Amino acid sequence: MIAEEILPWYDKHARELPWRLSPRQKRANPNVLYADPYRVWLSEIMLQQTTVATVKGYYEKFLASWPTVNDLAKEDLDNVLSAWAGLGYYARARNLHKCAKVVADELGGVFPDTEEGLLKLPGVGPYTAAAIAAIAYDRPATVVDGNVERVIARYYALEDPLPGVKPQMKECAQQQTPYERAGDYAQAMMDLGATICTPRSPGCVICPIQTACLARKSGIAESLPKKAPKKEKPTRRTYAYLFLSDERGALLRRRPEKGLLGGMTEVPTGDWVKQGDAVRNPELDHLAQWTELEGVVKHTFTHFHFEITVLTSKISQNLDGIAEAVQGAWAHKTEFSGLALPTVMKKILRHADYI
DNA sequence: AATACGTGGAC
DNA sequence: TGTCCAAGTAT
Repeated sequence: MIAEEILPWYDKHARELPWRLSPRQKRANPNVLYADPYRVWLSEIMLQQTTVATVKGYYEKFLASWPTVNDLAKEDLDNVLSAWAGLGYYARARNLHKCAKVVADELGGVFPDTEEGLLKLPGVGPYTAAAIAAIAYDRPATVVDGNVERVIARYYALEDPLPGVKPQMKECAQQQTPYERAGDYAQAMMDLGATICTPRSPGCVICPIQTACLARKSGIAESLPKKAPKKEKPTRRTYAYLFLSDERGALLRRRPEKGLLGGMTEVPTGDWVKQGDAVRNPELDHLAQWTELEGVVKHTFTHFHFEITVLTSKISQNLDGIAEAVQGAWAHKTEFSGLALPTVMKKILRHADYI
């Protein structure tokens, strides 16, 4: 069994993380057995497809701004999106806020303490439900994230490729899940995957579960888990129209509620063409006199490359009429920190030397 | 089942 | 520079 080897290792080597009650802390505070479910939930949502290093700062900021789920539930969505700006996968922030409202308004501010109950919450899928159940409530839930998949694939030498092999991985992981210390075990597995059983150059020689690891025995650890080949990313192109006023700043607007960068703030752009050169937008063109900046802003999203040619125009008249025409609002650069500006939009503003 | 959905760091 | 990858979820 993995647990017998990995729990003693975790007791010695657990990383100190802002959202984690370390084994040492647990011993020091025997009355506080498990972590605050709100903090576990907040950290787990942030950690979805996002590195620990990136999450730390955001987590501290959120916890300072909204110490409880009730505080978060009362906040305006736009302020949550602003605090989330730069972290990516913005549906997480929209679901985070929606979930906080559900917990505050319908569940008395208390998170469900079962996988089944947690799974019903917006933004909480199989991984996160299991993680909260295990870490916050010490329930013997089987936590399977990318780390656990890698550890299990190697431990059992599962050579079939992802994602097809996932059910088999889940089954193997389930076999290993202990009834005692399930929260520590889950975190130990993830720590092991993050620090020793890494994608490249795994540290098999110092691994606490090396003895029974079949992939290590066969010398194929680094090649597992196998993955289906990736598809090539297409390149989309557009023009960004940066209206600038000496008095009132830049003209920005809110993106549609759903989809890419949903609800976030943007510089107005033309269509994002899926093939060929960017196309000018006649309706935006005729609102001002445009200067095309040198170079192109490049940004890569999950499933496409993006190239933006930036146009700027100095506006001194009819500021409100233009704002109305683009369904936007003027914002001083001093106010940008309070806006929900995603990284790609900051790149555009930076390219125009405006931030 | 397959695709949409961000970003920054490592190599 | 390009590719891979990170504590996945929703549809």
